[in-house]
Parts: sequence; C-alpha cells; structure tokens
Amino acid sequence: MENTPASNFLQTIITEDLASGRVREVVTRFPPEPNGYLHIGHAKSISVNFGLAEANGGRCNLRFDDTNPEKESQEYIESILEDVRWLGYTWDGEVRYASSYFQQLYDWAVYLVEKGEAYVCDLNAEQAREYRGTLTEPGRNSPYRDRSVQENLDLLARMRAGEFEEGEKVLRAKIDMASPNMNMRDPILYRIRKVPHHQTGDEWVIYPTYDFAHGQEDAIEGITHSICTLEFEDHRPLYDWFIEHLPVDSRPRQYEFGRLNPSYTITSKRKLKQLVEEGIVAGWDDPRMPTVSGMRRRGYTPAAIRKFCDMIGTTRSDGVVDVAMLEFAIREDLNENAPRAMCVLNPLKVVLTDYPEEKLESISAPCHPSREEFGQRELPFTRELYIDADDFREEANKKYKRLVLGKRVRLRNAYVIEADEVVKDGEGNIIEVRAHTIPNTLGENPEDGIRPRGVIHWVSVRAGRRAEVRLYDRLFTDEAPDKGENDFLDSINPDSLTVVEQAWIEPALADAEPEQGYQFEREGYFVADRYDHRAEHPVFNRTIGLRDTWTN
RNA sequence: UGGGGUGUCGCCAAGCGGCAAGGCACCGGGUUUUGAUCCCGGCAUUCGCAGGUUCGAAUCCUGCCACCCCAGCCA
Repeated sequence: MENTPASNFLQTIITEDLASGRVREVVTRFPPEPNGYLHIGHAKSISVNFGLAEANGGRCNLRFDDTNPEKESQEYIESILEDVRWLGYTWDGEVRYASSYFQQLYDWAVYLVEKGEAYVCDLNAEQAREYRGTLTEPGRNSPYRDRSVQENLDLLARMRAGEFEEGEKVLRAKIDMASPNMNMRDPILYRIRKVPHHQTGDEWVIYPTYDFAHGQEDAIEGITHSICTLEFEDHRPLYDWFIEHLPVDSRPRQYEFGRLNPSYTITSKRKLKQLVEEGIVAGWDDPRMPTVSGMRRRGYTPAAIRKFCDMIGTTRSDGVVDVAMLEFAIREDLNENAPRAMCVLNPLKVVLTDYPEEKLESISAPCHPSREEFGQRELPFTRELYIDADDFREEANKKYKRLVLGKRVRLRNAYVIEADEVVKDGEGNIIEVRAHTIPNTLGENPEDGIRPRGVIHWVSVRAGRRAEVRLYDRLFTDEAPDKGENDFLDSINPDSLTVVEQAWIEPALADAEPEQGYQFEREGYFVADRYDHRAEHPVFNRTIGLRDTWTN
C-alpha cells in the first residue's frame, strides 16, 4: 500500500521523537468501544493510527476499550473487526481488550489508595454533581475525602466483592476540587455495575472509567503516541497524572486531532443508532449510512475511503468537509477500476423496423474505455431494444444530444439509428419509438456524413435481463443536520432511496459477483448488492452518479 | 464572569520572518461512440480584526472578535 509521507503535525512530532531518541519505535493503537458500528469518522482515526505506524515502520494495535459493559456487545466487536480488516489494515499481534487488564487496573487503584491518592466516596450521583461545582465556580471537597487508607482499602475490597449496590459508592482520585479543569476535580476511577461483561462475564461488579483505564492500557501495551480526538484534550492532564502517579513502565503521550465532520452527514453513534432503531434506515449497514459497512454495501471501496482520508489531512482545526470530496474519491477509484456495462433504468421500447425479427447479432464491446486488459464482453443486439425514456424527445433543440424524432443518435457500442415515428397510448404517452438503422455504422460513422447528435445506451428487449436497482441519495437534506438546535430527524431526505423494480440490464450483468462495482455508462457507478444480488434476481445499488456538467 | 482549543480562497489544507503550495468545488476551452474520463487555462495584492516590532510579517508582540470542547458513576 502506497503511503504518501503525509506531512502533518503528528508526523512532525513522531519524526522529532525518533530523532531525539524519545522513542525507538512508533506504537499506536485504534481503541474503539464496541458500542456501535464503525463510521467514516472512525475510518479517519484508523487511517491516522495505522497510517502513522506504517509510515514510520512501527506497529498499531487494535484494542477494544470495553470498560462499560452496559452499552457494549459481541455483535459490535465482530462488526468492528470485519470493518478494520475490510479497510485493509492489519493490527499488531492479537486483538486486545481493556477488559483483559482489569486486574492490573484494580491493583493500581489499590496502589493509589495506599498512597493516599484515591478514596471511596459515598456521594450519590446528584450530590457528586453539586459538590463538583460549575464551570465558573470551584467544587467542594467530598465529606468522604479524608477517610483513612485502611478504611478505603476495606471499602474498595468490599465494592469489588459486591457488598454495595450500584451508585452507592465510587472510587475517586484525590486531586483538586478547585481545578479550573473539571476533569481534575477528583475524577471517578471505579463505579459499581452489577451487569455481566461480554468478555469477563460476572467476574467483576466494579468497572474502571475511561479516564482511569485508557492511559494505563496504553502504558501496558507500550503505546508511544496515543492519538485521539480534540474533545479529549481536557483529559490530557488527567491522563498524565495517572501515568506519573502509577508505577507503569512506559510513558505514552496523548495527542489530539480534529474530528471528521462530513457535510450532509451525522457521525454521532447515538444518533446513528437511533436511525437504526427507529427503522428510518434498514440497519447499521444500510447503504445510506455513513458507517463503514453501509458504505461498503453502497459500493465504496477501501481504496476510496483511504484516499479520502489522505485528502482531508490531519489537523487540529475543526471543520466540515464537503462530501463532494468523498464522492470525488470513489468516482476516481471506480472510473479507473470499474468495468463498464449498460443498464436502462426507465425503459422505452425502440423498434428497428429495418432489422429482421429473428436476427440476434452479438456485438463485442470493450469492458473499459482505456484499459484493454479488462477485455471484451458480448452485447446481443436485436430488432427491439430498450433505451431510457429520458433519452428520447419528439422535438428538442440542438443542445439535446440524444434521440429526437427525425434525427440520428449513436447506440453505444452499436449502430447509429434514426427515429421515424412514435406510438402513443390513449392518454398520449409515448410507449414506443419506431426507428431504422443507418447501414455500415458499426464502428464507423455514417457514409453520408450526417453525424449522430449523441450517444445513448440501450439493452436488447429479448436478450436483456430485468433487474432491481436501488437509487440512493444523501440521507439528509441539510448540510449540517446536527448543527445547533437542529433536530437531525427533521432534515431526513424523503427521497434518499428510490427502488427501480424494472430496470433492464445487459445479460452478462446477471452473473456479477456480489460487491462487484460497475459503471453503468451515462448513469453512474453501481454495485451488485452484497446480500440480495442473485443471477435469478439481479440487484444493484447506485454508489454515486456520474459527474454531470450538463447545464440546461 | 472559569479552563482548554481553533481561526489561510465556497470547503479541506501547505506555509513557521523574505514577499500565499496542492486538492475538492466552480468557470472557460480542447479531445471523446459515456453530456463521463482525459487535457489545457482561470480562480486569495491577501492570510478573523485592530495596533505594534522589522528593510520586510500569514509567520514575532499586544489587544480584541468569532467559533468549538468541558459541569456522565459515557467514551
């Protein structure tokens, strides 16, 4: 995998650390909590963490930060593993779990208690909030702050033994209730949760908080650069506090970068989960979802996602990235790598009156306009064809480069035809166009010098196959569905999915492998649905339309 | 009225005292059996604002403004 030596502030830090000898090797980690599916924002984090390790000859771990069993599940673990692999990354060694360090974390908690730097607090959640103060007022010390080491040790052991109920007691670090940084106001290290954990079962009834766990997990694994997003910046002093006050044998450092916010998209796990649970989308992997699995099903490729992550860069500024950049990345990949095919989405029958009824001609056409190695495919050509209804008008001005009554058009990869008359139903709708072929125009221009006005795609009525095509559009109509007071559900795009039940495809397409991407010429990029596509019932999803610069 | 951040073209983003890279988008033109691709060309006398230092500033200093994050026993 080519890795552009992405120059960003993190690489600068790493380069200096390597040069100064602060670290001998770069070790990063991607630490998802298994409480939802990975989305495009995670893809950026993955790209940053694995990318930096790779670019510097280092390693990157995959570690589940599973410290809150209430919200986590094995299903999420499996989806995350699959997504990271699909994106093309290989983590160092085995998959890690924060939960496998629970005993070590507990021992360190005991260590802090023994040093008089942590205490068991009996304040309930509401009281704790009151004691914590506000952004502008300092907090007050908990009345339980000065318990003896002996008592704290006893209480902590009993918390672990399950002698207290949830919410009754917590273990807190003794730092500074007057700190302007809320995170330093005696943060909670352990809380009681009498729920089974997906990895440790019922072994524990107390669980460490993110703050008490994350840095130590990094230290245990020898992480040199612990990279996270901006909202954790205020936690860094606490992260460092634990590393300094605990007998850990490695000194990881935390660095933060700006989160990815694509326009017309939401990346809040909570809200994505809501879309799934309320049935607004078909699931976490619905092609309209910004999840890795959704994008996969939509037809995005790992290469395109990685390219996009490279394009947007890694900085500490917080902005909205135009989804057009993501769309550019997938178009660029598919333009280069997707075989071409023809599919008529809105069929209108054309009868070539000069073409014999029984005749079936097999026309060989290239699978890609510039990559010969893609080979050729056979296109059956017959008297009756389907073209797209939008590609025919009874009359039109010169700017309309398609079929017009009395005019000529090139059938892609086949003959030039000329429209002679239209057949309408009782309501005046055009139901058929009668036309004739211009002789010797297969691969040649008309001998009379009259050039066709354009090129349109087609599929044989007799030899073509019916297909279901799902046309996806952006899920939200608002550029920032999440912004300020906006309720993201108010800007759901009612037309984000249009199912075309009777599209017509060239026969070879029925045998497409699931997940194979194609360019349906003049229409866009499509992918054979990962789950529903079958030769007997072809199903294609529109990944993204072709760039369209046609201005009326 | 606390603390932590960020402000360079519509969007992303280089730049780190020597006189504004690149990409996306957009706008022209050329090629084309995809109104696609490709190819050429255009697109910030200006870097949130105001002062100051300097021969010289987006880059240094001062002040101001805007936006983001923090008061979960979530991560």
